[in-house]
Amino acid sequence: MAKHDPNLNLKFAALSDETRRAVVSRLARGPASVSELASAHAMALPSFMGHLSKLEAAGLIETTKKGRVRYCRLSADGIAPVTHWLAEQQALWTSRMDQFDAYVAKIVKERTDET
Amino acid sequence: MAKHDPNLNLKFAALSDETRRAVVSRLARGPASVSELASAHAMALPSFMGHLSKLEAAGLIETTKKGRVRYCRLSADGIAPVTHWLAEQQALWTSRMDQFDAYVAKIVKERTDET
DNA sequence: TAGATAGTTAGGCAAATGGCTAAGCATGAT
DNA sequence: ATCATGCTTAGCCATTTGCCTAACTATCTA
Repeated sequence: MAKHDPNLNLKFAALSDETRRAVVSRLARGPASVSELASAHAMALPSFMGHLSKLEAAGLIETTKKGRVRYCRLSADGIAPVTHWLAEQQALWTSRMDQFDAYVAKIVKERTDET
Repeated sequence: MAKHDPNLNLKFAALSDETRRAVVSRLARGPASVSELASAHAMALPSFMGHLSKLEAAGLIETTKKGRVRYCRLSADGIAPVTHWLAEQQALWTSRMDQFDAYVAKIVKERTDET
């Protein structure tokens, strides 16, 4: 993955709203139709549809139309780049703490050998 | 953690920009001064400072002033709520896949017993 | 065919965002 | 005291965001 993946912008931005995160959580439990998803949110349908559009543009969900009903489901691996990026930072951070721990252990040993 | 944590909005929003993610990655390797951080980004200093403000408001970094230099470092556990929320969704999704796997295994067994 | 349901499109509004320049303040160096 | 460095504040601009209502289209039901 490129160091600066513009899609990461979209994914984090898509998740920066509690309504959209609620949709992701709901879909983590299984697919649902737009009406079903919308019924849990007190907002106008076009506004809610706007949220779904952002999630889809970010690659986090997929939608399909069957007759007059649009079904939504999480995209397989849609969230993976987000999780990967966070794991990278965690690894960098942990590596630093490991170095710090090693440094402290070294200092302690030096003090112990002095006595 | 509340189901809808407004701070999660701020954290995801703070990470929805590649400049701010670059800052987080840099700080994962150790603290740095504002000038040091800014030197890696082609933008006016006040604009860059705006990014640091958003990261700080989101609780992802902490800054301290020593003389005329402002130092930045990652907040311990600042990113934890983001990681936790993602882990929750992963668990929900995985739980669904487990149910699906169990269902498939049951179907396969039924077909096998028929022969 | 008419009515109901599910979603889509268009336009609007206030607030937020991400950048800029200019000017200024605080601190350190000479 | 003056100059340099590091940051801070203020105001501006274009774009995006998150919501709204109104009107419309597509599909299903009776």
